[in-house]
Amino acid sequence: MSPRTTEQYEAIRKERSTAILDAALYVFAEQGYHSSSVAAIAKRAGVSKGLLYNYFSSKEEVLKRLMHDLVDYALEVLEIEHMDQLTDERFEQIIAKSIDIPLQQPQRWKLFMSLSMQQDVTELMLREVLGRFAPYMQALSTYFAAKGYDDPIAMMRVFSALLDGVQMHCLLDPENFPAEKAKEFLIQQFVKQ
Amino acid sequence: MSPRTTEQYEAIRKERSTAILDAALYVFAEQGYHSSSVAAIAKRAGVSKGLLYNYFSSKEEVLKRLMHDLVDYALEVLEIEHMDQLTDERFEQIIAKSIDIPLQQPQRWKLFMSLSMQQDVTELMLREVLGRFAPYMQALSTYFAAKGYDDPIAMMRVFSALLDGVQMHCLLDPENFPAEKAKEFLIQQFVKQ
Amino acid sequence: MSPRTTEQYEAIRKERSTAILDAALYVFAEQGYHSSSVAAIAKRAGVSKGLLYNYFSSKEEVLKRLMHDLVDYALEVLEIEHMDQLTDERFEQIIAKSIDIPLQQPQRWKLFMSLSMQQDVTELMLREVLGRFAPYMQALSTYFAAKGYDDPIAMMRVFSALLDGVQMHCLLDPENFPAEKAKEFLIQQFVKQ
Amino acid sequence: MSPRTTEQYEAIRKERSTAILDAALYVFAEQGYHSSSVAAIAKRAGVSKGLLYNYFSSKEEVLKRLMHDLVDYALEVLEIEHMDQLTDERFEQIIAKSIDIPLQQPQRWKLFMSLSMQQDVTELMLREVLGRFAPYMQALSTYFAAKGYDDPIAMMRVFSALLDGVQMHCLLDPENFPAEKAKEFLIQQFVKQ
DNA sequence: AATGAATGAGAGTTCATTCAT
DNA sequence: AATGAATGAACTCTCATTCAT
Repeated sequence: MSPRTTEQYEAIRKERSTAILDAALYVFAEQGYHSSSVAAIAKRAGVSKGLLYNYFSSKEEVLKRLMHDLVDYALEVLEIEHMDQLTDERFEQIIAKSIDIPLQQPQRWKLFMSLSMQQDVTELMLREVLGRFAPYMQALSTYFAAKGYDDPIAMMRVFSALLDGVQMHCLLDPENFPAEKAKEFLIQQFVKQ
Repeated sequence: MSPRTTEQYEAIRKERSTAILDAALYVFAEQGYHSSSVAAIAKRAGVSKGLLYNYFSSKEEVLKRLMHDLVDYALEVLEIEHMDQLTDERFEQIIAKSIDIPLQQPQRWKLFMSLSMQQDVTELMLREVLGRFAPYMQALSTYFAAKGYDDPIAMMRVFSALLDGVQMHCLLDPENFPAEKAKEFLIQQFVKQ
Repeated sequence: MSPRTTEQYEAIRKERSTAILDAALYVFAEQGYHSSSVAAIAKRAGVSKGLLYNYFSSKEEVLKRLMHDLVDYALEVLEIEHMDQLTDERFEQIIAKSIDIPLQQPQRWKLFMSLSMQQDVTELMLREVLGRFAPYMQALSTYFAAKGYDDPIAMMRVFSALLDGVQMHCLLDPENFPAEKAKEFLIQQFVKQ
Repeated sequence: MSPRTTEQYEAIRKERSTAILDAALYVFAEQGYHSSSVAAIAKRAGVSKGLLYNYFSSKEEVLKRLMHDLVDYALEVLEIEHMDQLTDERFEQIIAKSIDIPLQQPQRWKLFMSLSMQQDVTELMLREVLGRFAPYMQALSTYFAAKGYDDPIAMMRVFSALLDGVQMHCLLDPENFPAEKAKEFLIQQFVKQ
């Protein structure tokens, strides 16, 4: 019935969709979400404005997809499903990865951080993101409890804050920030204590 | 009606200017810089749009003034001029203040942080802000050198990152974040080591 | 697969064409001509947008065909060719049918009425429609002349207006409007006078 | 305080507001609501698109104001407040006015009628309009009851339908439609019966 | 005959900024 | 010093139509 096969159509959609998301990531990261125009995204993706709306129902939807994919990736890399009982070794890995991953895709993470701080955007995604990271937080708390901290939840929050600070500075100045030193410090303080 | 004296005029200017800046801070913090309209700022300040342009040449200028004043305040509170030789006691104070000050003016600092992460805004203010904080960074490096760290500059950067992380989390969730615990941790690790 | 015969092709064309017109009628009646999208019509007809343009050269053409078919139907039901000399009985029938037919296909007639009142659409179809109804108007005039009215053409126009009013109200509120009462009234006034 | 007095500002607003409504009426009546662009309205009103939004929050709001004002006018002219007990004389006046008023402002009424038939627009305004005409309908029912009709409400509805039909035809072809004849007919049938 | 990806013109709307008063 | 009416460019989004397949 179809002049193009379903596979062909799917391939086209996949390709264009990716092109648009890549372009959006670049533009959002460069100018911030609100300052970015759909026209700029479409232009960079090499498609018409109209086509973008064939793939995403709104500018906001593009953002949501971007964030969703990013969280997917982060959770996957952190191997969140194997976190029941964190060994010291696994915990070290988590610290290392938490710092290295953002550096491998700096744009994505810069966007993520910048959006996390923007009042209006925050509420759009925070609930979802936090929800999906909950098991991770839980695992950290359990780990700190096992380590004998008297308030493991507070410790987990402090640790998260410190890690976020390191990630942020890594992203803001990847060339000069002493990422390795920061890793060492965190491992020293929290694993080898 | 008698003509106003120069002093009266200046008093009016000061008052209006402050009203506009306060309003702008509120609106920016609430909706983000780009989503805030000049009309909304003027309305909240109780002045006309036209008058706003009498005091500030553009929306961007309002933002710049806001940031500038904020940095002024921060540097003043940190007593940056008395930082030649940091004692342990002074360093402890700095940590404590760095965490408490943002909490006292959460709007201002939230805005500041959110803007710091926005590529386009960043470049407007980063150079200025960093320049003015340079002596502070310098003092920290000196302190860490005196403490015997082998790479005091790297240490200073790690410390700044950690502190920023704590500040960020304090602002995002002031009610639940264990700010005291975080203070203790930093003091323990960096002062009492 | 054997090649299809000409008959089969024609059957397909007829079927698809009808499906599209039915869908268009539904969508136009639901949302109005201008607010209806070709995509919505195609979707409801179960065909692709592209195919629709294979059958109709434009959205406007779909509308024209719809109207044309409707007028065909109305004239057929009114048996316009047997109107040379209207008897009272035939006239009564005409009144009854004029009210009953719209009620049997309310969507079609609602669309028709709504479009009749829209300046831009009007000019597209009015000329054609009026032309085809001219014999009907003529027959009514003759009937009124035979009845002894001193200005039978004016009477015909008044009568048409009244009948249109009744049709309109029937369509706008089919559940509550006293259609039978209206029929009776018209027959009483114009036939039994 | 103000460089222009409040009166001056109000005069300006009144004038522009009227200009926009007049332009909108013309354009809506000419092309229908949905086919009319805000740009066209603004252009005809001799103002910028932006200014239109300074006076009306949306295109729909312009329409609503137009309709609201029209209903106000109609009710005022029909002197709806003096309808408790309709005399034959008053009833005759109502018929005459119902036909004459639309003819004095044909654009407004054409727009009104055309919109009444448009599914999507209908629901926006019908409730309000019908509500405000309810006392009028009530008064007619009472009148027909007093005249001895056995189903005065049905009679009222038939009468309304007939009157609407006459109004519609008057508006569609004001030059040729025998408005006087129609008036006479209605008066003859309903008043002098 | 049939698909749906792709386009581009134009829709409604917003808003920083200007300016006559 | 102060107003708010006015602008115009840019915004997000829609949709009739085309076309490679």
